[in-house]
Amino acid sequence: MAGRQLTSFEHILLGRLCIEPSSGYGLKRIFAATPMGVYQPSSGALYPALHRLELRGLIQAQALPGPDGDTGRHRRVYEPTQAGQAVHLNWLRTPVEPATVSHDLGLHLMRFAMMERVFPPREVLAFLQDLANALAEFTAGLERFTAVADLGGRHPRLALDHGLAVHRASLRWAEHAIAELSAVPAPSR
Amino acid sequence: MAGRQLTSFEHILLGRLCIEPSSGYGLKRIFAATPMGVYQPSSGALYPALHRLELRGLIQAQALPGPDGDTGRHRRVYEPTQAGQAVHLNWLRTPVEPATVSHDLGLHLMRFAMMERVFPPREVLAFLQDLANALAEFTAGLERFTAVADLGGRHPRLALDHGLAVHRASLRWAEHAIAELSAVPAPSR
DNA sequence: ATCCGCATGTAACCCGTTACATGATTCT
DNA sequence: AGAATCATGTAACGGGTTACATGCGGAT
Repeated sequence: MAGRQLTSFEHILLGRLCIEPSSGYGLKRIFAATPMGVYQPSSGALYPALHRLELRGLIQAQALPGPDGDTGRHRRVYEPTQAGQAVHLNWLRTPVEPATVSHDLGLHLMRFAMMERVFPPREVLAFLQDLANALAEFTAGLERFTAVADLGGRHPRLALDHGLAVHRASLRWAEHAIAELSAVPAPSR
Repeated sequence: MAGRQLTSFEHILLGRLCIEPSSGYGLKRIFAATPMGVYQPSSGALYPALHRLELRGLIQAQALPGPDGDTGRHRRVYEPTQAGQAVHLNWLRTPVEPATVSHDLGLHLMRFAMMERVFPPREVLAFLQDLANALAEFTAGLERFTAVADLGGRHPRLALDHGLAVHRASLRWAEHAIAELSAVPAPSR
């Protein structure tokens, strides 16, 4: 039933549609409004990705029947199917792999942003704790590495220090987020 | 003369060969030894990339003539040509674009690591200052954005805070690196 | 009447991943 | 001898970027 697994990009699109049905162009605008345009999907990436999701039956274009036999041309608003929502929830629940936490950090943040109101605070806090643990493990590994191996001169060493500094910042952020979400559990809507 | 411009990966390979001639497999081992294996190039990426660089005349296989008519099979050690070294130096001198500093941070760090002993301290410090300025601009933009736009709930806000925190850490690192390299200019070899 | 923004799409091109294939050398 | 490692390569596949094409709707 399921072919190869979804791309990160496809997961993000699907997740965004789970938050709010939208057209391809609407998604584009949302990404454009993102601070500083971290990622600006091109039409050649966006529309084929939506078609792939539709082909899998994870999303569907809302029936906006024109008066004629017009098949709803121009302006296709997609919404997730039940299968799509299930896949999305599964994605949100994907465990944090300590081995790839650095590579996947952006994705994890994306998932965290999409967890609001779909997961109870307990589950969100568990996710953040997993993330914090993975980051702690990663930074510990880096520290061990810098203690042993001494590659080249000062510049590589400083570059490593940079990696250490940013991941420590991520770790501190995760701890801060846990504290903040623990203090005032749910805004009760 | 020049086709399309080089990939980041090609630039990194070229830069690594400028530091020390090596075979494809040697490069692979170097990447493997990198802390936590941030990037593990596959054979299908590595060897074609080296061939492309060779085709452009930026690198060449050292003449290791076997006794027979053996064309130096198995174990091709590459070294940069003069043109390759020139391209590499140009790459190192590429200005830091404030608009893309977040996206290119990893690349900038890579370039910084490769600048040691090829640029005088003055030029290295100028690069770090450019980087710091770009990061300051970026974080300022993020702060402005968070002050104005209030997207969704607490999670997106926290995700933005994360971006702010890591880029502030990068900025602090750049300032620290400037201070450290200014204090003891050159190890004099 | 025209130009610009909305909105969707397609094709060429390039590159990376995965997986496999092939020899030579070294280890057991 | 057989296995693991060194070492280089190739083919299928997939997806993203760039660039172009198209049509509608509202603004000047």
